[in-house]
Amino acid sequence: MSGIFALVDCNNFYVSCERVFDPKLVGQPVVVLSNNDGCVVSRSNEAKELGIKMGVPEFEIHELLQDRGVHVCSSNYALYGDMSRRVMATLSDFTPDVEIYSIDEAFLNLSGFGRSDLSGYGRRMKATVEQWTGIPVSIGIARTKTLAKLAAHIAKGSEKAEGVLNLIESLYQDRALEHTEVGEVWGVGRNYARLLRERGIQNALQLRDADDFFVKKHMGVSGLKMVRELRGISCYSLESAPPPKKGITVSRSFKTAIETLEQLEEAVANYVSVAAGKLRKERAAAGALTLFLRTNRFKKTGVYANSHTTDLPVPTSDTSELIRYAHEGLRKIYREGFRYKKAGVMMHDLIPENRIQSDLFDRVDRTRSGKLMRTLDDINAAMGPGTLKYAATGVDPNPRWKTVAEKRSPSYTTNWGQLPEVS
DNA sequence: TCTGGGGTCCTAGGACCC
DNA sequence: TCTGGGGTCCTAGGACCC
Repeated sequence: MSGIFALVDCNNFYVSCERVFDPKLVGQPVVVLSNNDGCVVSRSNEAKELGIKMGVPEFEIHELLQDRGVHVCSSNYALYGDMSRRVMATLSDFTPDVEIYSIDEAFLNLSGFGRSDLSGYGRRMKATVEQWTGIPVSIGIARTKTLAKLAAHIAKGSEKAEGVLNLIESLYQDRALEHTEVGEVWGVGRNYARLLRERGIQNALQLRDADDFFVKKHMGVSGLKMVRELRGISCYSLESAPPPKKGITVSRSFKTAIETLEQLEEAVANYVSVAAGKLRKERAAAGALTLFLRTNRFKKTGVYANSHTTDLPVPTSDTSELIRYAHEGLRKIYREGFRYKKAGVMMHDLIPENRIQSDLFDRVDRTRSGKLMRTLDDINAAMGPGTLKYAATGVDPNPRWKTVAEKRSPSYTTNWGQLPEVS
């Protein structure tokens, strides 16, 4: 008995979240920008029709945005995270077998539902999610994850599908593959798409029927799995419990370059605080820490990029200890006279916190530090992030390194002080 | 002038060992 | 002049994803 997968994909997710709380945006061209209002990361259909591409820098289309009256939002990740939880919770009411694949996508295992009326079931899910959360979704149903992805992609673009496409036992399956450009297939990025087109493989049907030896040679075992999935042979199962993280990174670009060690130290202390909090949420400790910084990656002159990795004597998730190591690393690679545009910190060699083994010469009181971190996390969870923080993270409410979001929507769902007012 | 952030997996090649 | 053959581990880089 082979499985049945559904992929539920939120349409234009960030834009759709903004529209839930500002219905004036419905039917209008809308874009959401990345940190520092840098690049387009989400577009409404109307914005796509204006030719606005994913990932373009805002400054390149500034005039177009103004001339065409495009509504521009800074990104509001607290809002999107909260909306995502609501969508996922709604899906969980339909089946317990949910894999949260990303902030705006989930795979569902529908194997237990027979084959009777999967499309109808999909349409009910779609209607319920929209009714309960306000977020429009597209749903693809198929024998493998890769085919479900492909089906959802077609469902999104087709009027006739009305947002749900079931490819199981579908006479339409070959035509669906034929009408899907090879670059749209899950696992085919820019480089593979170019290579495949050069070899005359233009669409998903041709890729499905490609020679195994050729695929293995140029795209490795993942390529082979992908092709088998297109053939209806499932190679990827549903992962309902997320596997433990292997690394945690926190990094930011600065809107305007910063030059002094002091400012970098402050920025880095903030990134470490966030990363350490994520570590503790994972119930993990880091065995190594990498600090990195760089100048503007789009400039040819005044270039400097470097990183420094510290192997920690004892794995830890203690904020102040990690800040110390990060600052040591920073001082080792900092060079005066450069205009820094980005810095960040990576935690790796993660282990579960209950498997920490302290060494003979460890001078840190780990029981005490663990208690302190729990207290800090509890207070910040109750009173809001940043209520309690380390002096090294700075006191200036608007430091040079802080990300800019000129057009941020209020935190409607997560901040009591910013609930929408009824007038 | 202005260009995001955070992940995973696979592979090739070098170091090292017996 | 001749100069083994595997195996494992690690790392860097490339590909992909959202």
